Amino acid sequence: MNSNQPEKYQKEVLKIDNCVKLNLYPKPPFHFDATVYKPSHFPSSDNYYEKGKFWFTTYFLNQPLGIKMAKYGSTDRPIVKTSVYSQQPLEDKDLEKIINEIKWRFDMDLDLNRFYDSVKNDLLLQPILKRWRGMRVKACQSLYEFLVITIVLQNAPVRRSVQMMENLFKAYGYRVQFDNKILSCFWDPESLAQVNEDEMRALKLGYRAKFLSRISKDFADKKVDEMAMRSLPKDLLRKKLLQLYGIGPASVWYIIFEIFHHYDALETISPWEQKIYSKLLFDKELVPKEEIMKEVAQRWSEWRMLAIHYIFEDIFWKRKTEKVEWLEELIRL
DNA sequence: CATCAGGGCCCTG
DNA sequence: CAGGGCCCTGAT
Repeated sequence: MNSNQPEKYQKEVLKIDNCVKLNLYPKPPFHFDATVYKPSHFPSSDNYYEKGKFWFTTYFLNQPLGIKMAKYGSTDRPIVKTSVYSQQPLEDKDLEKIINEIKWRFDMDLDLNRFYDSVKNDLLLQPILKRWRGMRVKACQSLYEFLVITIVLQNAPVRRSVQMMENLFKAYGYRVQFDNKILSCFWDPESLAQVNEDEMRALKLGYRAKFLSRISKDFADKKVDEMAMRSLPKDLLRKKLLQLYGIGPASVWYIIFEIFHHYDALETISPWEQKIYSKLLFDKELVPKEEIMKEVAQRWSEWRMLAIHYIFEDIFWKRKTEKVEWLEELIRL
């Protein structure tokens, strides 16, 4: 593999032409668009969405992969036409791992009816659930890739996070072409572990360079086992994630929810989120964090974060088609 | 021109 | 457990 390392981004575009096509059958109901695309997330060149279609890349099994997913069938009889692109032909066992990984990352096996049953009398949620019935949490990135994202999010306005992310892709990522799309793809942790911090700082990452460096080293040294972490109970998982240098209380809950699918993962509310929740849940300017926490725990218990996810994405979808004045003021671009 | 907060975290006392 | 320092940017 190493002798055959693909060329990096700045040198040339890497064509990954080997393609395997197959159908995936998520547990219904499955809302394709609202699952694959999250309007609240900042845009990033490793994925591309258009109605009914989604392209993304990920560094998985020691290689850059390109995945295309297309909606087929309906919410109640969902079929996802999936194409897996790689540089070399995939062995059966690797293909199987990739398929299982895609199912996991888009949470295709979750039985949403358990959630819907438990909130069927909730008046606030009902119209939202109706609009987005079948939506799941998704992460098209691996744990390592998502850690990078949470780090560039820290203490920065959205615009700057985007800039940092794209600078990283340019310097260290791949540029891959598949299905007539050219997208960025994350690097492997080993390669970033060897980059010195000052070089990274030149990409305007500031003090975050140190975080990325330390975390990449941990992954290069196989100190983090994402697969094993998937079966850990939430408190143990939290403890392990907090041991990562640069990952603190604000980042950890995003990771536990989006990467590890704990649907009750809500322990920290940042000031800008507090304002949004206050408006959406209470129709007030500012409600104390403890009060918000208490209310959602009471109301949605083990589904509280998934419920909030529905409410949150709903307003960001709305923002795409009409102006939501109060929201614009809260999300600093 | 300077100052400052921003979608946090680490480290120190 | 509180508070200073940290990278960079654009707003004031």
